Amino acid sequence: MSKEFHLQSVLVIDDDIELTDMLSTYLSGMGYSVNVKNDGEAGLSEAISGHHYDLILLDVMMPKMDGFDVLQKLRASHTTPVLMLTARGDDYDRILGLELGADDYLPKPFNHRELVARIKAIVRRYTLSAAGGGTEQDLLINDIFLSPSSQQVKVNDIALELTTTEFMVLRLLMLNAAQRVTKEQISLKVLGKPLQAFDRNIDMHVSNLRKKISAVAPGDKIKTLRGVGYMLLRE
Amino acid sequence: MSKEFHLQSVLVIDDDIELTDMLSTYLSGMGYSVNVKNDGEAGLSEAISGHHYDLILLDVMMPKMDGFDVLQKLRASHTTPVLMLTARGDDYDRILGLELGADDYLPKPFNHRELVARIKAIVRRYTLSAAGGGTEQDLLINDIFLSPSSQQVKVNDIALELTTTEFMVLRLLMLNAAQRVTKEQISLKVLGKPLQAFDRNIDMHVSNLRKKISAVAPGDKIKTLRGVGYMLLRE
DNA sequence: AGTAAACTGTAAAGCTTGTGTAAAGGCGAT
DNA sequence: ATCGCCTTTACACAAGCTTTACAGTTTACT
Repeated sequence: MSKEFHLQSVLVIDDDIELTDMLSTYLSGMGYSVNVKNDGEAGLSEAISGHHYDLILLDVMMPKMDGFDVLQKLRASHTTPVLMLTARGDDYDRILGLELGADDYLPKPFNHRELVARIKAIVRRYTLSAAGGGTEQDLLINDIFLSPSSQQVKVNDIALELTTTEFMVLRLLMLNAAQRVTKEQISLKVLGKPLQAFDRNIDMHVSNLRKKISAVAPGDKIKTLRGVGYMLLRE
Repeated sequence: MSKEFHLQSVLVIDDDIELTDMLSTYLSGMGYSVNVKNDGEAGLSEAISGHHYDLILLDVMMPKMDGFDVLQKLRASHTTPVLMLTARGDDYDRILGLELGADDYLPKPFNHRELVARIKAIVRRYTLSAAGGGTEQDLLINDIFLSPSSQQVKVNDIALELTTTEFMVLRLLMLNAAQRVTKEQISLKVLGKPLQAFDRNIDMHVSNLRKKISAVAPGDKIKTLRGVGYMLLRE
């Protein structure tokens, strides 16, 4: 892979005709060559036997063969980057759990800006990881120990019971310890959707996080940056 | 400089004259330059061939070409943020189904507060992704250390508690150290609105800044340029 | 000079908006 | 149906932006 990786050819596999039409128009407009298949079976065979694709957009719910099956079969022989399109964040646990080899997922409904952001992220990742990204590291910051591999968090050696979302919020804050993290960023990276006008979601998750943390350790370790977001304090 | 982005130019596409008049008046009053087109066709061509717009307010139901068509055609070449205005109910399901391309939706009738909230949300989202977020450099001028990534300011190694607005004012002054910065500039870049007659806003923020800085370091580091603005001294 | 007008500094009141949190709602998984 | 958890709603509160007021200062003009 060269220094600059340019996306040229995209395969879209989704049974929603209206959606694939729009995607096709839009991505073509951006200069990509786009091919569309409207069910899993056709998609898979196109991906495998058709010409080379730089990226595959793959719907989860489809007739004949669902997205997970397609991905699994595809991965037997191909490493093509795959961006999964899921109906809402529900499937996220499954995606996380299965670790089938999707590069990212995008909950529907989504808008073009998100789509482009995800595509770019995948491309960036590919350019960076010739040698492949390592497994996610354990983090220890300010008495908080977080282990992605076991999905576990300990504060002063006391285990916390966190939900998946809380875990991801905390991890994001820890990865950016002592740096501001906007609500927008949290929403995008954790919930997979942009922050909306009267959206209190992130506030809630942070509130719950604080409650659980302060139950076992004194002092607020998460600082509020009013009008901006949050920040994990480093002492 | 010019990392900041502020909404300046808005295109409103809606066939309801009463509404567009109201919007026009209201948004102009907020300091935006507003252009109005009363049908889809005119709107699209203005959006494409007219000058650059920072945001488009787009009605769904319109003569000649409906909002969805406009959006789809627009998206072939432009990524301008779009806020769709929909008539309650009917369109809503449709929107949720094929949500691609719009940044947000606002059901009619709506009130000013909500409109502004949504516009702000879009702008914030847009500025973040455009500015890349965390790539702003740390600054060190005249004993003042300012770090955008942690939104923190230290003077002689003593941390200051600044509000976001104060932080931005200081940052602007530091970016233009030893150069004059007019109140107009500060108001526009920091508050996102033009300076008005008898507006003492900026004076207040500067005053508060001075108070906080001089509490930990002697001497006034901000010089007043009477009738013009302020300037950060460089020694 | 002397006076008026304009501008600035700052305290304090006023008001808007963001935030914390409890509680209800929703929705898929079990 | 029940559970878990994400999401939305509601409301009180606090932060901090904005306005007001007034005193002090500089500039303009006669």
